Amino acid sequence: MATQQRRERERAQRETLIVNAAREMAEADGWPSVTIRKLAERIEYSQPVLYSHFAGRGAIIDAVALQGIAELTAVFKAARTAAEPGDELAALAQAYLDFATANPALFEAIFTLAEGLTFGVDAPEVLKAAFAELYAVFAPLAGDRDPDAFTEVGWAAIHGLAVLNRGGRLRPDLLEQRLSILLERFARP
Amino acid sequence: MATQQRRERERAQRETLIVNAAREMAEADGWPSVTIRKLAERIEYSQPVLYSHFAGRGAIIDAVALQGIAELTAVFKAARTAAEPGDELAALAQAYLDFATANPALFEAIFTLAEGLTFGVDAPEVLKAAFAELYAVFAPLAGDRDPDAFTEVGWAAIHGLAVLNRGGRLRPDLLEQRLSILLERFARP
DNA sequence: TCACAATCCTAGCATCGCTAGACATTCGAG
DNA sequence: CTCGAATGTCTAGCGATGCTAGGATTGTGA
Repeated sequence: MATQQRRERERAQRETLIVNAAREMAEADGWPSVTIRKLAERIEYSQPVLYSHFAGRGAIIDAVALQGIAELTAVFKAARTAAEPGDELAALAQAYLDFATANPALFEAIFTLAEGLTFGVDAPEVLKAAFAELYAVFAPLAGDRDPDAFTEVGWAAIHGLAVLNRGGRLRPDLLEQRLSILLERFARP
Repeated sequence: MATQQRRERERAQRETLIVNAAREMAEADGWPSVTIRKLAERIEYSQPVLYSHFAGRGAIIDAVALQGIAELTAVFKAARTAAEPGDELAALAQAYLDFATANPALFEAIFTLAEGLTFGVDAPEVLKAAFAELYAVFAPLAGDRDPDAFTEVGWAAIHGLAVLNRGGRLRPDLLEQRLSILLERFARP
């Protein structure tokens, strides 16, 4: 019947409703205040409904993280394609750091809270696409080194800056100098 | 009275007992399973005793983190002084990554769980000492760049590798190549 | 119309961090 | 030596958490 399809469509709608609500609540008041009860009240359903969509609170965070990774990938691509030739790395790094400061809760979900995401060979397509964007920027700069390893190191450098900066571990007045040093280290062979 | 001093000594002993127990439990079963109740049972006191030493669970984690930073500093110093001249960076990076994999819970406490630690100008002495160790390795390599900023970038690169590796985000078979690329990027002028 | 299936909610369990107030112990002044 | 006061510790409990069992309600298809 067509009713079946409508049901599935409504279910999918409600699922994104949950994910969006969780993300907004986290961005507003932090992840600890994203509780099942408040989330249920927000979407105007009872708590067990959430468990018919997700295995638990952790799975909801994972879903938010996955959505965030997709957005991050889009941001990467936009930065890379909009950059002047030779400035791709600068654009990528800037986009990465901006994303981290603009969406702290989302960033946290992706890199420290998500625990149900699998990596490696059988990772979801979204993850591979995100790394592919990094690869597109770093691989041309790798020279005779392994492009994958080179990408990972470059990624780690940017990510480290983002993480330490988010934790208040770095001097705010050196922000620009850090970025220029980073670029200078990885931009040329 | 001398009783007073004995009391303080016993209190200090019990405080380190708490911190050590928390750390061991976290390293054994992860931080979520370090609950006030289990911690109290472990040290054979009731729960309110813990609150006479620490403001709450978060403060206990902070104490563990602070102790971990002190250890990390010692590891840095040992690696640096034991290294052949010119190999200080390699020794530091190796020590950093080893520390992260050997003490995952401690590492987590330091860099993602601790929230009561203050940084910047009025940071505890332990934190400054830790950064000073990094500075001792990176500053000589800074050339004409700001040595502080250079140190922060180098630290971020190593830290990023540690964090992403801990989250299973990096290819295990590229571990050595990543390290050599990192060194090559920061070791020479 | 009616039996059945899918959907949803109420109510509750175990556990968490944390705290008030009672109890016990030790101290110091008279 | 005595006895109130101060200190230290514990029992019991509060509010809130993630999660789930079982009943009520709705909608479906014969």
